[in-house]
Amino acid sequence: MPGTGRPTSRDVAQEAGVSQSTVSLVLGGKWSGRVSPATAQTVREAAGRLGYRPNLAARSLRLGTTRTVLLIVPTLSAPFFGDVYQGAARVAAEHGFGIVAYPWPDDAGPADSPFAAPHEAIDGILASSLATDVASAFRGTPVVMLDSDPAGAAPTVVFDVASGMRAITAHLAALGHRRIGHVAASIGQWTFHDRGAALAEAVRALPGGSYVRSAGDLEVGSARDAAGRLLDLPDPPTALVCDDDLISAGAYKAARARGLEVPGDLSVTGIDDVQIATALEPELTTVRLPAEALGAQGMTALLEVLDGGTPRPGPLPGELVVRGSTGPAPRTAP
Amino acid sequence: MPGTGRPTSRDVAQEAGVSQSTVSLVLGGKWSGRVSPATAQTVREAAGRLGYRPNLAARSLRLGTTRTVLLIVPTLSAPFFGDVYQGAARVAAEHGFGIVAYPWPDDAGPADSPFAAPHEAIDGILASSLATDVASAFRGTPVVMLDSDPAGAAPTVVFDVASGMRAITAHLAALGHRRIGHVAASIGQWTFHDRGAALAEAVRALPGGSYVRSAGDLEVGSARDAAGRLLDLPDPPTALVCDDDLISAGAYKAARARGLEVPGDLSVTGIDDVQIATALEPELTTVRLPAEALGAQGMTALLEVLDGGTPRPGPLPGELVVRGSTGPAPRTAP
DNA sequence: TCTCCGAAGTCATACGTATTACTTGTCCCG
DNA sequence: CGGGACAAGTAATACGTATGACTTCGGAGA
Repeated sequence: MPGTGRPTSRDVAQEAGVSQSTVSLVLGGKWSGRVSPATAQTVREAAGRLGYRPNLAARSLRLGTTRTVLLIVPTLSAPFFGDVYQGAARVAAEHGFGIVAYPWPDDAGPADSPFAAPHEAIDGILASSLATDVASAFRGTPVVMLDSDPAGAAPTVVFDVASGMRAITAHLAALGHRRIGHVAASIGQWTFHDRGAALAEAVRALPGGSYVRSAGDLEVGSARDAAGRLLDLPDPPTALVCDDDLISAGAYKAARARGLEVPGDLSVTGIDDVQIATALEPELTTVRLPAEALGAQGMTALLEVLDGGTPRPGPLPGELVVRGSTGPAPRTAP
Repeated sequence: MPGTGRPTSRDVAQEAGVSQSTVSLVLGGKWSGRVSPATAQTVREAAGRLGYRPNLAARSLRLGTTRTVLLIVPTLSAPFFGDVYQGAARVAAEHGFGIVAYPWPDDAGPADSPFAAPHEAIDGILASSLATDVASAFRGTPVVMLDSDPAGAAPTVVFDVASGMRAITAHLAALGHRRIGHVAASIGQWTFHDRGAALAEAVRALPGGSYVRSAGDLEVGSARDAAGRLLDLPDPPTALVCDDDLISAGAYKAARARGLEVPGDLSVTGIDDVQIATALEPELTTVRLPAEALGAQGMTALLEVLDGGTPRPGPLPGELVVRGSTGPAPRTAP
């Protein structure tokens, strides 16, 4: 049903007593030399009076561009991605771009029917943590990956998790910990795989350091069980490094269920530094991943791609935040 | 820059040896009577060969519709809204609609420039928890409000928080609690105001019931201080009802800082039942708000509005989830 | 044999915008 | 006083799609 009664640029033109082209010239901003200030003022007033807003579909059709970027996230249910969005949106706004978020769970892709999904009216994609499918499903659309395997074809912004893991290891080592357990996320994402590899390497580089590992889902109950398996070992670790703040919550539970105090009997660390880190008791020692910067860097890179460039963004360092969940290693094994 | 090389329906037509109209007729689905099965097959094959995807801008311009709905949420950093999204998306998909999420923080609106924000290419809006501004900023676009003041002009889907508060009160009363503290969110949103009013009424209806209240921001530290003010009263409450699960985390901290055990010395409840509720120790007794249903009902209502109707959705009841944070009231005041 | 009808397509057009090519009028300078 | 440069604005057009109006053609009924 075309013509919903919304005013068009032609209506504005009529109201202002000029031609449609003039309205477009005025409201377009550029072309300042081609229309007199007086006329421009008249047009702007007419537009305001009518409450004119340009039809985006028409503009997109004409320009072949939407100035909109799609941010694909695995879920909207994780606080982390709010910051990613903020960072991307900030940079985007500086360049007249907008961002819409699209949660893409692991299953169905949009490439099923010959008809497009509504989120295809975009110029580019920022894809967080979905390794390969995105690029192929949106073939032809520029993509920048966030915190994903940098070996892929698309430009990728990654966290320097390795340095974060080294920082955690150094912190724990300074407290006297040598036997360190890793509670991993069993998701097959690059970023988690990388965390595990970096931690194992850092711990083994430690004099007398030993590394044990157990994996669970990214969910409190499963994380509790995974942590419990480490604590039930004959020679249990004195510190648990968790792949994610939420996993740490599970580690706390496993510890308390066995009568262990955190951090007196067991030190625990997380990664991310989201809200839950300060909601826990004791508050969590963790590595703060700069999610806002991830979004911002990603958007910057995407703008570069849209300009025809091939950016090679550097890794973003994490920052160790020491709170109450880490303490000196106990003298005797519990 | 029009013509990015993407195939158009005209290209498909040429490839298939038919006219552009025929391509449109075939791919449109309806009009089955107007084209022979053989031709339709040819067209579909050509489209597949070329990887044709319709230009959404052109379609929107032609149809005056985008089949896309904007979901406005206060933040992407709160897990609650992920479920809202899922519910809305499920119903939307059944009707060929798509949904994009747009986090709208409290400040800047999109109505600044005469030029539209990219998220205006939509047919309707689901707005969560932003009372008035949305409707005015998007004047002319159908809006359905979620969990907001039902006194507004737009159709509104609300939670029945009153019944949830009554359930909490009954639960606490059965455990012997009479003096009940309310740790409120100081945000001026309808839903929180309503929670407070409902709780106060329920508690005062209790024989011997007394209600005290303190407010803080929706943030752990502030919530801890607010809860602390109640615990430091001469005659402190034996149970704290929190406006939100996150606030409960603050209440835990305030209690432990004063040497109080949860639930031995103090019972605590939340509202929402998000992830943090089970991450806390003890796990939180709370009222589960059906966020998925909120999104689904909202989308259903919005579809009705788009059809010219004026839906009057009923309130969605919450469900009391009893976990470990509530217990019998202590005999003597701590 | 002539007419009429349905099937199978094609033609033409409009949606609202941005921009290029053109027109008109004014002023300045030789 | 003539002409050209420039300012200020207008006319025309294309972007890609969906669809109502039209065309063509083979066959069936009179």
